[in-house]
Amino acid sequence: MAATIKDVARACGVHVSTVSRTFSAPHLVNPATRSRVLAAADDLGYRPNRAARALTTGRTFNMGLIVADISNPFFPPLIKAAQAQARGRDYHVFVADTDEDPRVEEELIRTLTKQVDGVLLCSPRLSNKMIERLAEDVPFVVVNRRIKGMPAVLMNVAQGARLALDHLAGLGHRRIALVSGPIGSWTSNEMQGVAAEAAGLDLVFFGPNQPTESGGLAVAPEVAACGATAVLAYNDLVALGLVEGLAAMEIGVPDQISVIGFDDILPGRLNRPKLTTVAMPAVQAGRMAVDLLLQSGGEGATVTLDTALIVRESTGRAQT
Amino acid sequence: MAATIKDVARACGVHVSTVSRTFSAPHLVNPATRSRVLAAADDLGYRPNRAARALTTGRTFNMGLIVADISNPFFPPLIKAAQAQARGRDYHVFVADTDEDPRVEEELIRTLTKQVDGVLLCSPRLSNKMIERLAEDVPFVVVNRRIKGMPAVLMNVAQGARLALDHLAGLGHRRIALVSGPIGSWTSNEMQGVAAEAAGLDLVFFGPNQPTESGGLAVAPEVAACGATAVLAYNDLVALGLVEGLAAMEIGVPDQISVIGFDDILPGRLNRPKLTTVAMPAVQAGRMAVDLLLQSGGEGATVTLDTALIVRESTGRAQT
DNA sequence: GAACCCTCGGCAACCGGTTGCAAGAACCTT
DNA sequence: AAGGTTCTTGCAACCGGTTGCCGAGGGTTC
Repeated sequence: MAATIKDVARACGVHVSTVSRTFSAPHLVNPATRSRVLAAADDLGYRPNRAARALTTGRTFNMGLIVADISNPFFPPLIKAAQAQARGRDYHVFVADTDEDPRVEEELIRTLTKQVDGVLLCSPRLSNKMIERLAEDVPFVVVNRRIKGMPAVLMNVAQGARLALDHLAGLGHRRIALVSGPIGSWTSNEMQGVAAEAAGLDLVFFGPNQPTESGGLAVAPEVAACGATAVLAYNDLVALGLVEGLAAMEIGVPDQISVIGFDDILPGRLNRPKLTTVAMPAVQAGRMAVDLLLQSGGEGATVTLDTALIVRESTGRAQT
Repeated sequence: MAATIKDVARACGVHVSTVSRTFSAPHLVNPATRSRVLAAADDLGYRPNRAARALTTGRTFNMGLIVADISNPFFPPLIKAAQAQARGRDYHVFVADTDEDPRVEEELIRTLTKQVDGVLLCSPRLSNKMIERLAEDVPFVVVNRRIKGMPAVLMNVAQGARLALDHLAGLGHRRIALVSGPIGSWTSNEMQGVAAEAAGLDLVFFGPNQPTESGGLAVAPEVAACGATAVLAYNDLVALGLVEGLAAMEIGVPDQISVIGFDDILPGRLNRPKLTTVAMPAVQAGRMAVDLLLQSGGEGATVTLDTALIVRESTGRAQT
């Protein structure tokens, strides 16, 4: 039904190769011929079939974007930004959700491999070894994880965690709960790394946890019981869950316990109390990941984006 | 680099067509041969190239999913569900965001046409005429809009709006503000349609508005000034914006004004006051849209999903 | 006016599969 | 034992483009 290169060729009496060149190597065809071809193509509504083109060129102009959980509010802005940036470069994006399951992640990458020029892996749950293995078949850019020799977009979680801890220390908090995320999460490790060096603070670790509101809800009792006056949560969802869980136990935030999240997602901004959080540059990360994928000659360039502490209403002076 | 059908054929001494059939028509090949082929394929890590296959079969096993704004919290659950359902059917999903711009939407559909078997259009902003025209080139399933003869997944907005108005009426509200969404939004029209028939109520319309928090924030003053004691908002984001805008004017929700949203998104659930809302079955819609696209022989089956009023904390008795 | 160089467009092979056709083998029938 | 089935497999064309190679034609140069 749709017009092919042959139809165009026939319509203006030239060989298909001339039509092909009109689009992929315009300088090789006579301006007069070219405009005839263009006119015919336009007339027939011809659009080159990208899949067919990919067959010979090896470039699909597609990319994959794999995230652990699309409905985690952290990802949509990143997805949106990546997708927009890709479109600007004439690329289309397959978006897939792994449900936080490494096996799904692997299978997804495998089936995607042939039809994309590269894959953006956001907060992957696969092991480094597996990722390195898969990288032999398709270029990756990893977001939120450091893997040696692999292009990555990192957010400076350590810096953010430090800012958060400093902020809490400045408010007089000494005993602070650290509510981590899922096993294998790079972000979680970074946070713990910073925490381990934090001098003069008394840190209590809780984890692993689901990186969701219910994860926060679930640990709230333990956190309340441990005697901490402040919590640094894996992300805003967990933080919101904590706030809710604490509220259910009649523990006020920030009056009795201060809570800091990570990400700066919309629900945190709208919440009462508005959540103090370490803002992650998700939009920038999405754009950057696309750029890295497309420009990288395969080199493992790593970009680290700054984070920022946004003090809102969920943190206050330590209760004495 | 990656193994092709030829490599497999060579590896086990059969013709490529036999390998091809082993995968696409297993009953046509001798069980003994088949297992040899499968062994060799497995050994070489062979995976059929879907793009190449699509060239002859005409089926790409890809679909497009076009939404107005990925970062609107209404969409991620829908996207996630659609994507999961598609994966279960061995389909991959291109997700694209139009930034609420009809021209982007059109261009996106055009470039996607050749590489997908169908497109899911969520809350499209294009005109009916244009959608019908584009439908000649690629099958559509439209979500949240009724277009004659085209498969659609609708959510029963009218029913939801009625429930919401009844609820408000039951609480003694008489003068109610209706804060609509963008021009051309089917949902908005449905709401207004219901409102128009609402007997005994005094309705004030505001619109069009951005379907976002800032849209709600922006109309808050007008709404406050119009004397309504309750608001029915286009969606939860607008409702949240309204609540915030009203709060800035020291107007309490629900004490002075009741607010109802649409969608039932996460931020609404986490908000204080927790938002009363008409829940939209986004997850179900995502799944259903995929099913409709894949099973439809092109017929315009239409599915209407029920909505439900979820009464939480943002509505209360009318102030007298 | 012959030798030379460019530009332009056709030819055909190829990318990785799929599929209609036909031929050979094995198995039945009668 | 001849003729007919049913299976299984190979052959080759085709899907929609891309691209290296070659030759025709026009323009230059000496």
